[in-house]
Amino acid sequence: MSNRKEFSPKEIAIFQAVLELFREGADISHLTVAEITGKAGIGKGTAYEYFSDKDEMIAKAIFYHAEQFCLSLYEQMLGEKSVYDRILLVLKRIETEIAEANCTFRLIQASCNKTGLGQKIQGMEELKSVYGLKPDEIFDRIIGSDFGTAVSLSEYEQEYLMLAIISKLCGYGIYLQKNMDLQPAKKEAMREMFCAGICREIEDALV
Amino acid sequence: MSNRKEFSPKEIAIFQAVLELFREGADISHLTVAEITGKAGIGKGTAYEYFSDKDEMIAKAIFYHAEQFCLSLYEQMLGEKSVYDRILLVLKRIETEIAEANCTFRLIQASCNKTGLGQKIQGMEELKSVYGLKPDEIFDRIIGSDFGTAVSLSEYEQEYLMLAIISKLCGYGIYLQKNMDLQPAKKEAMREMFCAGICREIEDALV
Amino acid sequence: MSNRKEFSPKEIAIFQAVLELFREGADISHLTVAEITGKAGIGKGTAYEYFSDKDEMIAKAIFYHAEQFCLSLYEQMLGEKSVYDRILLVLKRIETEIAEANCTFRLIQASCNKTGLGQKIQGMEELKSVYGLKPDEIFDRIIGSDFGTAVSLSEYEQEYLMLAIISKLCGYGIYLQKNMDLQPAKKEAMREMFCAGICREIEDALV
Amino acid sequence: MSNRKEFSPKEIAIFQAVLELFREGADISHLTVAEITGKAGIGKGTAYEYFSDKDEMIAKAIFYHAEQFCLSLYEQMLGEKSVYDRILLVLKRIETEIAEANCTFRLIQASCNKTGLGQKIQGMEELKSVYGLKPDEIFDRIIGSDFGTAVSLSEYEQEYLMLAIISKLCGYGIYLQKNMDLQPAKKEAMREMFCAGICREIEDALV
DNA sequence: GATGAATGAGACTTCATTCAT
DNA sequence: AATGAATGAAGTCTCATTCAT
Repeated sequence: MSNRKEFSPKEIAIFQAVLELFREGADISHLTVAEITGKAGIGKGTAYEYFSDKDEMIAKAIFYHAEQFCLSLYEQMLGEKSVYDRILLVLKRIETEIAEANCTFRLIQASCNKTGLGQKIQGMEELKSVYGLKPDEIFDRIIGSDFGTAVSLSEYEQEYLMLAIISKLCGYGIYLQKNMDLQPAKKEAMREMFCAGICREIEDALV
Repeated sequence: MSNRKEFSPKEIAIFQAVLELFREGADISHLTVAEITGKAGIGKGTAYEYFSDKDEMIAKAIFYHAEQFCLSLYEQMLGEKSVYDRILLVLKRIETEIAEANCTFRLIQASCNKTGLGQKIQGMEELKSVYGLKPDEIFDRIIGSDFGTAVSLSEYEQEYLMLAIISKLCGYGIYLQKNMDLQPAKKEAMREMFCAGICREIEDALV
Repeated sequence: MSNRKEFSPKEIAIFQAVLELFREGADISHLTVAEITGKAGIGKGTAYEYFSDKDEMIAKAIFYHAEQFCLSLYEQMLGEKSVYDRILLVLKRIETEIAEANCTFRLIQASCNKTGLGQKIQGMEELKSVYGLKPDEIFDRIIGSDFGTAVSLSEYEQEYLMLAIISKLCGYGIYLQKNMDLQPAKKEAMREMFCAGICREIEDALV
Repeated sequence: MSNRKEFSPKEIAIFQAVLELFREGADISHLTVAEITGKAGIGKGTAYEYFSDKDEMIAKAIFYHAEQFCLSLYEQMLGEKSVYDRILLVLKRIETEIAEANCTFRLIQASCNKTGLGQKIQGMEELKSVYGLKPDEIFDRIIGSDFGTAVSLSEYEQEYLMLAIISKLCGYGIYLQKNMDLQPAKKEAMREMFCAGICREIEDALV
């Protein structure tokens, strides 16, 4: 984490502008440079001093946000003891994340394309390591630290478990996405069922 | 299913052109009318005789393909007796689907946007019913017919079960998407783990 | 009038369609062939059997209407004795004309352009003679028959008188055009002032 | 007149390009953005930095020219003492105006349409006031200042007088328009007859 | 003779990117 | 270093006209 890249104020202004536009409901493939720099309060030309491309602005903004999200999630998680509570926390954070900028979801979306942006994101492996921690390492640390080494899972089994957990997390995310105006009671019920489901997933794997 | 909408040859040419472009890796928000009509072998203006705008071309093409996918999946499924084999079939079909146009995934993506296209798709409820069967009805028929009425699940439990299954299916899809050049052996192992996982999901729900 | 061109039913259908569209408020430079033939109830291709051009359809339609207008005005005028009453009649007919299709005004407008349509109209001198009577001959016959030969006006004076009268008629037309929702009382007052003005014009010329 | 809107060089380049195209005989509803910006010597996109759409370019160009025309006419008029001489001046200016871009006439034409452009012009009341003087105020100042208050005309009579004068001015304009290659002698004769006619109009009203 | 499906030239407009200041 | 005016390629959509049926 020591080799973490520091961003200049202008870069961060761009990142926050992109996020703010997401929060306002902008669609990722319709963001314009003018909107971004306008919101960031800097000149259009200036942005090109720091980024080679519009796609780079967006891609880095998404990563920046994802990193912030993960780091703060990790810290928060230290307060939770049981796996159940940790997962519940993750689900709650997903809720606010979805309700706000929904950046993670956009990241998944965008990274599945062969668009300029998609390629940019996929080609950002360097970036990930620049962050000091790859997202899945963070994830591993959070969820996996309890059992990762405790039980001997084959490589395949480990990979499957990770996928199964991520699937459920994403499933909950998509569900929220599609049901923005969910009643609190129902949301809570669903959250608990998903949480229990993920725990069962882990238990099944460890037996 | 008798009131199924018939499409004219030009419409189908457009649908297939869109699909073909997807297969070639085009991104949904970067398709151009010129590309589509060029690939379809018709004039640009002709497309506008059949569709009101570009978004409609793409949205209907995706639905058309999804319908074809579901119908053929349903037919194929009749040959499989056990739930396990049915799910295995679905997973295999997802594999070819992903390897080809990956239309279903794009549908999910696009429908989560606030883009013109996203709204177009979301406003297509009528279309779904025109197809005789809504996608989730098809799904229900395939997976759910065995237990849907047999055991009494609460509304929430039913909904969760559906989401859990879809999550795993999507999870497998995304995994494939991200690992296009997977070795057959590993793919098969993963497929079986996902299949077992889904079955366990069902069993857990029914206990 | 014996060499008057007869139009086929299809041609007349086109003429009436154009007029109907004008009545509905269509703008001359935004009429489409599809609209015209649709309203006329004939095929798009059929129209091109009778007219070489869209512009020809519109130009001939306007002339056709103008001719009808003038002929019927001429007939109606036979019932009026005094010059004053005749001019009053013309003004009243202008009122309904403006309220309806406003064809004459469009004719003036269009013929002042160098558009395809404008040139078409300007190049239609042959057409005018086909009609048996040029518009200004009709006009002459209506207004001028009383004094045209009675008093000796120089060529210039005759031309000026004609222009002065037409100017006032057009002036009244434009006034109505710009004040579509005029109160009847005011309209009547204006009509009478214009009528008196035109009569004074004639008197002045004859003194 | 001190709060007069200043236009940037690019805006003026557009205005002059539109005018130049009019001079070359272009039709108002067939001007293209490419033509305008080409003639103006600027990029197509640049025009959209200053105007929201094509109609605005044309509408403002016409107003700009009309304003220039009126202001310079007003100044010139200060040198003429009698009403007769003033009107003669107006007629002469109309001659050059017609011979050149014929902008005023196009303004009248365009503003009578229900086209986008027509509505744009009709919705430009604010613009007119920005100019410091509305066209009819200028007109009033020029022609009317002599008698406007001197004699008591009813509202209707005032309105009619204004219309009668404008009709004759327009009548002269249309006459010139239709007879572009008039011999100087005849033009002069006509001009004087029109001038006398307008003066008579005024005298008649004041009796 | 009648038709209307098919066409493609061409219109408007957007917006990522550059570069002179 | 910062800017934003200028640009033009590229995209969507319209519509007059043709031609096979």
